[in-house]
Amino acid sequence: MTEKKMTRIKARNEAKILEAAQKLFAAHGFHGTTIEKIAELSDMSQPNFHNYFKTKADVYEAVLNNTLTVWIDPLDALDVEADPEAELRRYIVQKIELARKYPEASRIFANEMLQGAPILMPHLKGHVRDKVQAFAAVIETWSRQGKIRPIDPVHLIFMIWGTTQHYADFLPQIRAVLGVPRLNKTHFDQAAESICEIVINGLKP
Amino acid sequence: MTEKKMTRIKARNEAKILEAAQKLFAAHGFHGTTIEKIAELSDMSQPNFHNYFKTKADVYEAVLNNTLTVWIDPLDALDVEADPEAELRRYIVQKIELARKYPEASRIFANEMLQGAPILMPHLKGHVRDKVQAFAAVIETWSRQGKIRPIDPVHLIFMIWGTTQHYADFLPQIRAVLGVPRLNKTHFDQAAESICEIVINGLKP
DNA sequence: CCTACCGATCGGTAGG
DNA sequence: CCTACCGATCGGTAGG
Repeated sequence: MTEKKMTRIKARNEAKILEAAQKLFAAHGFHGTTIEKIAELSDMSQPNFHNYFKTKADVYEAVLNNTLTVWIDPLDALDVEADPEAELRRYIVQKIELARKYPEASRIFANEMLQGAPILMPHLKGHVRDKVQAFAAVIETWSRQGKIRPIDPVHLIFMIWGTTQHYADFLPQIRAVLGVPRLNKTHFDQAAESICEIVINGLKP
Repeated sequence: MTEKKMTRIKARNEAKILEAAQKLFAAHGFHGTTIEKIAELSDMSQPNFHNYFKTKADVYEAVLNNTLTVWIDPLDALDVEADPEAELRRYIVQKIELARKYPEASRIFANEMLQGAPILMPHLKGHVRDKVQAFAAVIETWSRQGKIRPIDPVHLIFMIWGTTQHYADFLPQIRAVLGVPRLNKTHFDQAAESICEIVINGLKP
């Protein structure tokens, strides 16, 4: 009844919409998702949806921004002072954990890439590029110090990203090939272990 | 006028539709593509489209099948008698070449995966799974012979697929990070070289 | 005069 | 291969 209570309800409903929209956009893409479905999954009428987001594009952009905070931000730069093997292992394990815990975030990101990244392009040229360059600088330092063999650091990060995200984005294929109805933590741990082994061994001087 | 001429026109128009549809499905997905757009890009009226394909789902399925023939079939099994290093290099180079030459096929495949592979699932459980098991058998033989270090062969193939397809499916991100307007053959060759180096080195006993 | 929300329906466009 | 047109459903908004 009070202003505070209404604000609380508003915040709660907005969160429900974002969660529902993330699920639907991840599974069906932007065009395959209807406002009616988002509203339904958020336990509200479709007209009421428009009290929270004016258009479908608005909620998509909001979901995309949410996605970035769970998908890109947790990936700290490598610590140049630390042991390369341990650092790379930490990074790969972290990425596989993200693919396991937040496959929907990964798929929304993948969908946006397949569309040509119309919304995320500025972010890619800015924040993401900076992250890659920080990563590359550490790798190159390790190379100069003779701790790892010389390698193109940018392609190395593409390799780690491509391989780890594969377990979220291509899940149906992985399930079919492994012959399991769903992947459990053990499967992801085995994936991380296999990736770590090849990458870390492959980088040994 | 003759039956043969009509057949020729029909075949040519069908090919034009498939090419146009592949482009549009790759860029916008199934729901983001309209029959009107496909017809327009095929230089024909929208009603005429329906002389060649009854529904949008029909042409999508046809495109998907075309995609498989350029995307999966060229990947021969590894030759167990040959040198592991040379064989793996050949396989990786071949996959990167596919990503470079047929990025649209890769994106259509990726889109289908993101949707949960509703159409391709039987194919994944059959043909694709068989290919992976043939691949895995060769890898395991090499391991037993001490030619490469023991590794989970299925995760190795996911690694190669994930990494190489990344260059087609996440092209906007790769362009942004590299700071180039488009990727030329040299970029793809560098990618292949980096992947080969890490994988082949990572598998050395 | 504000909010949160409903049932009903708007103008346009989709696949067929 | 065209014009004309359908049942339905889309995103977004009206009044109460």
